[in-house]
This record gives sequence, C-alpha cells and structure tokens, in this order.
Amino acid sequence: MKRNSRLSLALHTLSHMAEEPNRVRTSADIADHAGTNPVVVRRVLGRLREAGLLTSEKGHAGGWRLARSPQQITLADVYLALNERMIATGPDYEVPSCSVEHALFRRVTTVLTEVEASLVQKLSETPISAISGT
Amino acid sequence: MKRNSRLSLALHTLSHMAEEPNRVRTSADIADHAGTNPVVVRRVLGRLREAGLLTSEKGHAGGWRLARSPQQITLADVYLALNERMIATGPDYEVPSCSVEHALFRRVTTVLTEVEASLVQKLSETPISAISGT
DNA sequence: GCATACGCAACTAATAAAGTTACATTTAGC
DNA sequence: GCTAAATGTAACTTTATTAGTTGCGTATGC
Ligand code: FES
Ligand code: FES
Repeated sequence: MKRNSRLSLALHTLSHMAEEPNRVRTSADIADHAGTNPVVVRRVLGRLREAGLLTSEKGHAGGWRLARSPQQITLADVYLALNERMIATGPDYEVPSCSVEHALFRRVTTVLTEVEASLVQKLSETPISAISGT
Repeated sequence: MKRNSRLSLALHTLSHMAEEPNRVRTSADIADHAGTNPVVVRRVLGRLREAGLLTSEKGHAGGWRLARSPQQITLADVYLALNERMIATGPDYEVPSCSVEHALFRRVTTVLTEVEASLVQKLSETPISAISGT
C-alpha cells in the first residue's frame, strides 16, 4: 500500500461507523471491507482508542464502536490521534549549530508549523458524520 | 538519512550558493560538505537544473552555480522543483466509486490542496538569499 | 593527452510500512 | 465449566522507497 494508508483506513472506517453508531464491528469485518488484515485494523484503531475516539470490547460479542457521537468527532481528531503529522520537521531533527543551517531550519520550521496548524484547523471543521450524510 | 533529505540537501546547498553566487562548486565539494555522495548531489541538483534554478558545466573547471540571482530564487522554487509534495493525495489515488469513500476523498483532497497552496505561498516569501543574510 | 568534472545506468544497503502468523487473554452463551 | 469468538501483542516476513555505491561514458580546460 501507499503512505498514509493508516489515515485512509481510519477515516474510511469511522465514516462508516458514523452511519450506524450503535453497531459493533469486529476487526475482521472492517479488515474484510477495507481489503486489509484484522491485525492492521487493530493497530490503527488502537491508536484511535488511545485518543478516546473509539472503544473496543474483547470476547464473544466484542468489537469496536464510537466512543462518542459522530457529530463530536472531526477529521482533525482522527488525524491527530494517529500522530503522524504530514508536515515533517518533528523533534527528530537535531537543531543544527551552524548559522546557515540554523537559519534555514528555523525558517522552514516556522512555515511548516503554521501550515500544520492550518491543516488541523481545516480538518476540525468537518465531523465524520458529514462524510456519509447527517 | 531521513525522509525529505532531498529538500534538506537542496536548500542547504542553495543557501550556501547564495552567499557566493559566482563561485563554482563541484558535486564532490558539495557532497563532502553535506556528508553525502556526489552522485546523490548530482541527482538532486539535476532536478533543480531542470527547473532552471541551477546550471552545471562538465569538464575540467566545471561544476554548479546559480542560474539567476539568489534574490530571485525562493524556497518555493526549490520545493516545487523537487516535485515531492509533502501533502500527499497525488494523482496516484484512483478516484473511488463508492459514495462514502468518494465523499471522504473529495473532502480531504480539498483541504490538502488548500494547505499545499498555502505552503507554497509561504515558502515563496523567502528567497534563498535571506537565509545566509543577503 | 590527461586530469577533472558531470550524466547516467545498474546495483546494493538501509529503512519504514504493511502484512502475516501465532498465541495469550477476555467474554458471552450454552 | 466449556467452547466459540473477539481483542491485544509480539515476532516475523514481505514490499516499497530512498539513499548510497560503483562503473563507465562524455565533455572540457590546461
Ligand atoms: S556549513 Fe553550516 S550549513 Fe553548511
Ligand atoms: S463501502 Fe466503504 S467506502 Fe464504500
């Protein structure tokens, strides 16, 4: 698959969940629908659970469901929950000591930070319930 | 190295070139300074040449130099020349037929396109000459 | 002619992500 | 209690992308 398939998978799944919030879905069902593997689904949805967007239940009639109403979950919530910012320049870059590199780093970081904030802002305007309709 | 080392390498190199626009630099010099390989340098700078930002000369006293004044080359020029948009959702995504996936795709694409444009806009405000200090 | 540069193709190495397998644990229903 | 069905997780394999390397052809200044 391609990069950011995690975000695709998460958004796709939550969009469907927004349609029938009370239905419990198993990772096997979701994986089958999305054309991937249950373990991959659990990995991705696990992050959403950590972020408080989903709940999961083990055992016989277990599975996944939304932790709150679909109107209260926005695309930004999903994006942030996955913690994979499209705009790189994370803390993995060591701040350089040389003046040229430092100036460059600062400039680029400033721009990327602004753009990242703008992205999150725009995403936050759409709840997942708006995707499927209602 | 990490992802987007191409952009880092390109910006770093051009920032230095902006300091002494008339100096010719060989890919070996640049590679040595940047801690990489001459072939990698030629690969990256080759794209900048295709975009008209640099010129290269073969032979004895050959090497790389800016194709125009450093005030006329912005960070956006470099970013666009490399043709690796940070904001994914390129044409490699096939447009989905299902309505839910389609609505999601459209929404996300709209946001990303806007953000990408905003990024380029911000980058275009800084010429490479501004990094090293005129 | 020779040293020095780029251009390019082909290969290898390193990395990250997805996918897979296996198994422990939990839970509902009988 | 036993069984079936679900998640949780670790370990491994596969795949894709990128950087790095080697080798050689070509151009050019001295
Ligand atoms: S020497 Fe410091 S940026 Fe290149
Ligand atoms: S069925 Fe999942 S998006 Fe169409």
